[in-house]
Amino acid sequence: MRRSQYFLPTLKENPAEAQIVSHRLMLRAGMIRQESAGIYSWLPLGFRVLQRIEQIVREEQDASGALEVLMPTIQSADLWRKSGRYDDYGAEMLRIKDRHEREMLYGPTNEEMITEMFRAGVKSYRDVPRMMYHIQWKFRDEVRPRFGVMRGREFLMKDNYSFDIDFAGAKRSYNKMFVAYLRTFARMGLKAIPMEAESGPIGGDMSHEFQILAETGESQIFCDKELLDFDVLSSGVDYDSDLQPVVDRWTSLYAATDDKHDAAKCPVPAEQLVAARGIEVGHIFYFGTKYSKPLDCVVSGANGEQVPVEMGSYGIGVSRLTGAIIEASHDDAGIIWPESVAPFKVGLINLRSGDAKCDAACTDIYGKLRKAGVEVLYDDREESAGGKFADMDLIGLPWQLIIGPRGLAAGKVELKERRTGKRDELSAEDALARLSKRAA
RNA sequence: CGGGGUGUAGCUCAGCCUGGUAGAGCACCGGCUUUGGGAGCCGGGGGUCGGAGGUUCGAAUCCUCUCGCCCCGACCA
Repeated sequence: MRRSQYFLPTLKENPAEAQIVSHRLMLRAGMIRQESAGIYSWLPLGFRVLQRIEQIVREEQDASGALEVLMPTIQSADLWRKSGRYDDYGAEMLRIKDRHEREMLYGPTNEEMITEMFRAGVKSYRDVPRMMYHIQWKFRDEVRPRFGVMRGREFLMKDNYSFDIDFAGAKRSYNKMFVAYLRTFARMGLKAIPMEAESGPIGGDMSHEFQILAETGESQIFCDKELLDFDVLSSGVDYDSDLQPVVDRWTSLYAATDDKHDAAKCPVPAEQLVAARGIEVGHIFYFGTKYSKPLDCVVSGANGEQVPVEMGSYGIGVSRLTGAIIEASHDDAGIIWPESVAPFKVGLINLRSGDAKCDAACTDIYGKLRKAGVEVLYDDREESAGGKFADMDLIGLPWQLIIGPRGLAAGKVELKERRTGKRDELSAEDALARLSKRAA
């Protein structure tokens, strides 16, 4: 993509309304535009990142055996009356009426709908286990939206729902999501720590929230230092195998948010304890028959008896992750995208657009990079060098390929790694080879 | 939902207290000179001062109502 043909309205100054770093950087980098409180448009650069994140989430859900569906954003009030949540949910639910005065709502979540969907399509214990998920926009009319896409009213969420015949099955489904979540966040370059969360009347250890570490996180968290060294990506996962040992390993070590943490009772010695800030990016629940009973979602058991299915739900804040990744990965100059979610892999900077040699060299390598399947944003504008550098640092592409008259005279281009700031002068061919080699 | 703040050009903000018909920097357009970390000079375009009422000869400025947005707290992917 040529920058001169792109829509990338970057800002030099910080917008007044943005207080936290990810919000400021998303606005400055031309990723989003606020339309109302807690409601955003995604501009081309931001949308690319959102889609990258969504795709990683999707791939890991699919790998776990979950089936992707798509449910509507608008739901009928009747459905929610059956579960009793229409009255319980309160003002956070956006209620609307259609032209026939039928009561509708913009879905804040989909337990009711998917339970109905599942009920209508299955009859027997042979039809379970199943997991179905979708990635869809939700609306929760928060009293106080803030922090940009981290806490919006409209947000993109992956919500998965599991259906099992008994608790043992539900636990297996829960474990699959537990592991899938660890892998999902790790692929985005995030260190996610599962933490025991309030699980309501069910009790036990069947609700975990996944907190990623970021200095500017909303909640204070504490965990055993050893957790930070766990690597969930290096070994493949067989989702048909017993995942309990993996879950046990992660849950055996101490991890708690500040409302659960008690320094006096903490089992981890001070030198082994990490105190950090966290952002909740995922939450998994087991809730048994809470919805299957009122919605009559039953299957025939092996002996012909009617059994309400055991369910769980598993959410990932996809749009929130965009902000969360920035919170976890930025510096004073701007965003530092992990390569897995970067909107482009390479930013090609022509230091002197209009100069015949520079233009020719840039056009040449731009074409070759694209041919090699490397996603590149080519800044071909007639801007000052400083402006291009600053803009490229701001939008945070992992690699900057810098071509100017000084280097070209020596037959060299410059390759800069955004994360480290490390620069290498090398030939255009070598730069091309290095960037192509890393392409996925 | 309690508490606080704010709304003037695309962005950051001044002007308001003490009413006299709207400004700066950046951005944008044209020209010339520049060009390795947000260039310089010259010229130019752009604002119903959030909205509605009111007071006044006259309102961005004073009064009333209203809407939007932001921050702190209690809740959430």
